[in-house]
Amino acid sequence: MATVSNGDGGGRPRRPTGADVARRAGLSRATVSYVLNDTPHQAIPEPTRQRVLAAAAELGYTPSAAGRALRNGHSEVVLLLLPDWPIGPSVGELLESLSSALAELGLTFVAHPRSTGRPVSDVWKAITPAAVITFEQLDDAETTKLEAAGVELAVALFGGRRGGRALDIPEQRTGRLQAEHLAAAGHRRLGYAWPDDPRVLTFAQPRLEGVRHACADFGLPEPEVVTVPLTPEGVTGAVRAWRAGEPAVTGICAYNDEVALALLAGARRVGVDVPGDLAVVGVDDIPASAVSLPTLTTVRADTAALAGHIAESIRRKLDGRPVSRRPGSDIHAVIRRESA
Amino acid sequence: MATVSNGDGGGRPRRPTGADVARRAGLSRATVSYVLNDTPHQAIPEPTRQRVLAAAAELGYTPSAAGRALRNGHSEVVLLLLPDWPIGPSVGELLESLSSALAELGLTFVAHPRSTGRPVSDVWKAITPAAVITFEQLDDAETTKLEAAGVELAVALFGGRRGGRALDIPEQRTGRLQAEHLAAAGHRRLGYAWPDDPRVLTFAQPRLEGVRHACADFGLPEPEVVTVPLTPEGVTGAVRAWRAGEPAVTGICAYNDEVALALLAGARRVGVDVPGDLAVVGVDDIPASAVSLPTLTTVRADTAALAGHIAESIRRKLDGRPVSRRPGSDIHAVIRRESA
DNA sequence: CTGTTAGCGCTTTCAT
DNA sequence: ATGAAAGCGCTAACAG
Repeated sequence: MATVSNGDGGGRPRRPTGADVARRAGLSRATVSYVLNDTPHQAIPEPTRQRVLAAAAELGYTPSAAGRALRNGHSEVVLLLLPDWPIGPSVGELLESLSSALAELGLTFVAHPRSTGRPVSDVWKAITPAAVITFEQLDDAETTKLEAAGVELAVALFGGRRGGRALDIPEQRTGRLQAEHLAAAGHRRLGYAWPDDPRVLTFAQPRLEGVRHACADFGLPEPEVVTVPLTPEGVTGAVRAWRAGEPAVTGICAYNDEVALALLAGARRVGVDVPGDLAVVGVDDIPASAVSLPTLTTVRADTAALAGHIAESIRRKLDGRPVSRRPGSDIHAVIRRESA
Repeated sequence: MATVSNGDGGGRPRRPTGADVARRAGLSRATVSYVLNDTPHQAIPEPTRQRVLAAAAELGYTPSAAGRALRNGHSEVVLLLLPDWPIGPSVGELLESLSSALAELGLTFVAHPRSTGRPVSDVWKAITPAAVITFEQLDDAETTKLEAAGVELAVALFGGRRGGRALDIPEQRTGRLQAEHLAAAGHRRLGYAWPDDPRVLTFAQPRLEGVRHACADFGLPEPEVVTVPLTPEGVTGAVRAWRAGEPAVTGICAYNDEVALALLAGARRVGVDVPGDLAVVGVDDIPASAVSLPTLTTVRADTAALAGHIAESIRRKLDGRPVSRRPGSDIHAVIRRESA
């Protein structure tokens, strides 16, 4: 009966498999599998359970992801497709929170930056994730291809235009909070600093919408929207445009902190005082906003809460449980600093 | 002979497998595999090759990553472990470049943000990547665990202290270029703006070292190192400290653009003119540096070249080919703007 | 040159 | 309550 030795005798010690655990516990692979997965509708007496658990622990057993993926048709990985616009600290923070939140629920989080060259579909073929997260909605065509590739679930974080496939993070709130803050401070004529990058349209649009609604609610005129190219000339031009208004714009809601900080520099270049002549509110609360001159008033999202909601939604959908659609509305808050 | 139908008859159409291709081409699975993988030392006559390729194309066959991973012991994925400090635009850019460069070589790139909660080892167990990239060197303990888990290769980008396992991106160069630029502009007394975050030590150290060496080469005294907390008080304190020197420091090499931009604000707060009284040079060339007041002179890395080098190194190591250790030295360059 | 075949580690009927 | 065994899709050693 010269069967294969366990690696102790010869080559480098193999990683223990489910079969090893079964052998050690004096049980079958099936039983081991049942125990380790808490398979529903399988009654396992406590002593047996313990035997398996002990054997697994002693051997340092960890299930093979590849084996599982092959069997189940997908891995335990959640894949986030990064947007094609340059990512900054706020996205970085979101990634970190998502990673933690999903880990909590037994899912491994990874992010993939869209690579010029290969099509995205290659990515999920190489990962076969349980779920794919995108910032913006995927084409219907791509979505079906995704499902055909074995991916159970595709979620878009923002821009829940059509169907119901988006998580619908409330971006409008940020715009509304900016405008409310300025209105409460007595500003009667607001400007919106629109980003000079078509790729972020999906975010800019709802934020501006939020500002619009808030203006309406406060009886203020429509916000003066100006596109702000991120160059010295671009920002000074924008500031001049607002100042030239009749009456002049005195409060700016910026698309995000990056734009807002640029405006701060631009204002100074043309001799406009912030917040004296012009108040500025950003979005994101990136680290730089706490050390600028003046420091930047901004709207911050509770990334951890957001990530928790996303992770939970994904878990539930994967388990076929119902999902509560919208995250709580209190995840955004104004950070009051010097600029407004 | 009522064998299983191909899905055409019943449920949703299965993804085609290698067996399907073989059947369609009237060949065996083995031959298909040989053709599709260009297996070395397997002579395949052209007509056969074409038959296989045609069948695969018609069926829209794509290999199952899970099957392959199970068989090979690892996937075709390269996993980057993100550092635990907050990531900004420069890391974002690197990710994008890496993704493209690796895709070019047939590898799928993903990044994992260290999650509080689960240990990192869970990540590569869930992915079984072909290679793992880290920013800083991994413990020897973790490296062996990695290899035990089936990962062929671990590469650290920076801080090639011990052994030889690091790619050794030349961070010293950035510091050297900063200092050279300032020295060439006539500054005789330099300061170094040290980051107030212990987690980035691995980067700050070599950069400062580069500044030191450059100072020595130019016959300048040692740079005046001041830690710069990213708060309004922190930055004003730092600026005051340099100005109080005897003789006063007139040129600052900042750890990165984030610190440099903060210093710009700090200088203005205490009435110090940049670059008149104090010149500042950053590192990274983040977008904000092009719109600050003054705009920031900084050292930029050619991320694409860097990523190309890294990708190539990984490919070679995975293939067992020799690796040229250091990237070209011309990947860093000073971007001259208003601040120095 | 091409085909047969044995697994990689896992889950899950179906029997017992 | 537990076990035997099939099979997910792929590669490579071995025959022919």
